[in-house]
Amino acid sequence: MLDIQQLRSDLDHVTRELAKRGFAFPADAFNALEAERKIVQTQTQELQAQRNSASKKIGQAKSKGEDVTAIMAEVAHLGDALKAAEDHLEQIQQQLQKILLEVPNLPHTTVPEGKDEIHNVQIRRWGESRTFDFAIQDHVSVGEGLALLDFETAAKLSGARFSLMKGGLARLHRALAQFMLDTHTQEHGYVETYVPYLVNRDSLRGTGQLPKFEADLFSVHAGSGPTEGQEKLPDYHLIPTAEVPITNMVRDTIVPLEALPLKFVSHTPCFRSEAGSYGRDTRGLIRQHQFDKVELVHIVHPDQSYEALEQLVGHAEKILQKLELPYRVMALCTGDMGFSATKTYDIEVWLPAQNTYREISSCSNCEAFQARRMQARFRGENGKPALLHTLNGSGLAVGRTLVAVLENYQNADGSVTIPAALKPYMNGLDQLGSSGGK
RNA sequence: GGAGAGAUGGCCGAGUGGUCGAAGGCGCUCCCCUGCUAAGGGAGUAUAGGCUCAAAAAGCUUAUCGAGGGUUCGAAUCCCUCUCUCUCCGCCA
Repeated sequence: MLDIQQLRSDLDHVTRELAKRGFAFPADAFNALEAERKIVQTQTQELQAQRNSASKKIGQAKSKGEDVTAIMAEVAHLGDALKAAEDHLEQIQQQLQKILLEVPNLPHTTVPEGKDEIHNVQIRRWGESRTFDFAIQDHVSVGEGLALLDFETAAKLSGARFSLMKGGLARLHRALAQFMLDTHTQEHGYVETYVPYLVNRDSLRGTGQLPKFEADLFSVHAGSGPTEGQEKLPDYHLIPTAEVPITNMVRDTIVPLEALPLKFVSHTPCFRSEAGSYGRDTRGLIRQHQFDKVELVHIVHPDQSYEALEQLVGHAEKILQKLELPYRVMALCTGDMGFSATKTYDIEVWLPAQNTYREISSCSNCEAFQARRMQARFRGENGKPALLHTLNGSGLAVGRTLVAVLENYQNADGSVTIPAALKPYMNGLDQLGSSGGK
């Protein structure tokens, strides 16, 4: 959520900045509502002040045993007018709030301007893509060839966009997550967290998924759910990313200055309905309703958030370096960034079968956008509470990392070499072969 | 699932219709006193808004005692709904 003060004082600038990311701010509607709000709020508060002082007088008079019917009469007519004014004000505030909650964050000045991903800018590249002297297979063929990846059965169990892994592949998937968690906790100073996978609406509003992106979420009703014909909001939503529960840990809290920065890591499944992505990446593990991710979150002092963003990206990159997987880091352009971000780096891993780089991590600074929604604050140097800055990034998407390993480490005979960094997590196993790596 | 108790400021805790944004204590800040890391005295110490103002300062004002609604001229206090916490019973990985 943007700062309403900034919208009031600097609307042209804000509108221009939002246009860069393809968002048309309803400036006229906003201005009209603001003008009305000002009048109605002043009027409401005036009536409240009258009522308060009259009531006070009644109290004083009564305690002295005086007759109060005169003052009572004076205040009698206030009731209806006050009620009407309060309702009107409430209605205006709600409309303003509705607008505000659906406005995306402003892009940082260093973000390249552009409409879509073709305008993203490569920041750096790491590693050399391996040359293959045989016809390479994509990860689906590799996994199915080893009889360790089974989309057909997954479809029977659940439907499209679900997967089933077995044997050494399931183990490798687990190994990746463990390896990432260990690296981030032991080398990068993150606190490991285990979090709820079902969250309430307040949390989703806090990080920006609600109210705008409900269609992307899976919702859950407790027990038998709403009865016939009855509208009832879902009790919970499945988390689309661990960013939601982790970041919301500081919702409605004031973090002591000396506790900053907070750095959390969590390995969770993520659930996305992928509404609006029909036909995209239908083959394989790339786009699933359920996938695992190791998520990194920083909660920091506002002065330090851009420094933290660079660190965060570096921590995610470190995983790919250790796995010896080639990647590049992209600065997303204004039009390609997510709702809550001021600045985002995507890390894209090399997928030889697609002959391209694919997103495997997305690291964003949200500045105070989420903190404002969450009322997540710290007590500043002057003793006053101020909004924190929040950042999040994947470190990494486990399923997609598995894809990268399968494709980059495949061999001519259909086996897959285990990256050296993962061997300790694979009981010393060298490769996934026809034995299935049991 | 059943029965009961509770939710007040940074913390503890009083307050059951009227100068209550809230006693008292602790903590913290400043000042005074005190010949030494003690004791004492005094003052201050919530948050988010709105309006006036070029702005700052300042002033005026509103809201907030778990959340939302209601009763009332007036609600921390009374009524209703919800959430959460605790205790006991049941069930359970």
